[in-house]
Amino acid sequence: MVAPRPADASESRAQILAAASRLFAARGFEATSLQAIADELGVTKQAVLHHFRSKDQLRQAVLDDMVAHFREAVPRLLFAATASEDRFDAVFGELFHFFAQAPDRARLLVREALDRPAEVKKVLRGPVRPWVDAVASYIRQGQASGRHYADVDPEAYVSLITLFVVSAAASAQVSQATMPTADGGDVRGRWDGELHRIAKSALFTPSPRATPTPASKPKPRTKSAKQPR
Amino acid sequence: MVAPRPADASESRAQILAAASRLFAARGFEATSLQAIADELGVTKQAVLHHFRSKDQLRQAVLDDMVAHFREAVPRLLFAATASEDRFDAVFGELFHFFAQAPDRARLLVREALDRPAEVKKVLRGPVRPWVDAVASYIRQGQASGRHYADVDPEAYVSLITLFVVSAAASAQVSQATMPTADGGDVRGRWDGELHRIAKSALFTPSPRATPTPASKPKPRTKSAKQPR
DNA sequence: CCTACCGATCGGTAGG
DNA sequence: CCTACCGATCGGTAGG
Repeated sequence: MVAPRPADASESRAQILAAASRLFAARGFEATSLQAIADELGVTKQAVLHHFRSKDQLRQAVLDDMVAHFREAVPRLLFAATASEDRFDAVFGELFHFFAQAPDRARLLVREALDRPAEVKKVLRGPVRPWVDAVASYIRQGQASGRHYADVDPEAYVSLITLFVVSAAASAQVSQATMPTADGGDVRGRWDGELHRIAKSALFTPSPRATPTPASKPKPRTKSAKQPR
Repeated sequence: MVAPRPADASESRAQILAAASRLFAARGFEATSLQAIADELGVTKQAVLHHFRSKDQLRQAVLDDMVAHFREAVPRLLFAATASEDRFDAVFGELFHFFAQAPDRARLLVREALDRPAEVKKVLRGPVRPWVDAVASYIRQGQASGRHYADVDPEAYVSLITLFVVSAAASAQVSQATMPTADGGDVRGRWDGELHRIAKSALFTPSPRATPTPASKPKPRTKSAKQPR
């Protein structure tokens, strides 16, 4: 697991950030020593401290890095809402994909929310509020046209669904253990499919017109969330 | 915050468990020293180690204690399902109440799920699987009578809603920060109400008969979850 | 970036 | 002999 020699300082920084993200997500901040991060990269503890003045500064950089990734992804997430034929499936799929394909992101976010709620609130306000507001305004349009339930609280709905996707990705291994496995079925697929179904059917009115009722529509599987970079 | 002299050994054990639960939930296991737990109670670290052979055994006792509380509560939760006029509101209210009135339980559970997924899976299988199975069978009855959507995956639905309630309780402070507060509204109430609405409207078909459609029914507020011991 | 270290504090155990 | 602890200190390791 030893990485090749870093060519320059920024590459070293990036490697340290990646290793720290992985270890903080898996074990937590307090349980991860600087030595463990250094060992992962085949360097010394002091090499890590050359790039980040303290362990706390490294923690902050890891959180900022994750938020930056989300900020980058927001335009793509919102583009999905405008371009796709089925807006809901596109946006939900992008959001789900963002955390499900990198569960460490979800775990890190949950850990930081528990350890440092004030800090996380501060860094989330920036990129998440615009995301919530944009999707909420789409929902209001849908409410005006009768496609969505009138009593949906748009901001609360988007915030909660985002929390659900993060939580499901972070704790998939444990939470799925509460489901029966004896029938040899695809637990992961049932889990993801039901999450998608809950989010959708809590939003869409079962209109007898164009949109098929959620109950009669086969649920799109996780595969549909995949896409090229 | 110093507790009175413990009268006997079991009382000391209970006080240590309570203090450790609080600190593990708030800061995490690694970030909590035995000294911090002892300080909280006004005793020495060695007094703590007299009652629990090691810090790891204390961790296990704290987790077992929380699971025991849930196991105790399950009959009441299931009784709510059989006795109440509105089964869903009663069961959801009891589940919500169990975690919302003691957010440390939720935080501890999430932390342990991240730190020790295998252990948590093991201790959850006991009391949570019966709970999931029992509620799932109620859902199947509702599906047979057309009250619930036919494409609900009962076990996945119950597992996910339980996860959502735990996650919402554990991270309420942070997650609610993604909602606007400028209008001076009751953010907590909107949040809890929308969580309840999502869970309900993803389950109930908008029947034109007895059950009112989710969209036309005023959402029961959090107050409804409260009840005497 | 490494070798060589520091003040402190960690979980756990000694005898009484 | 038991319980419920105490003051002191063990060998290692933390961040810096």
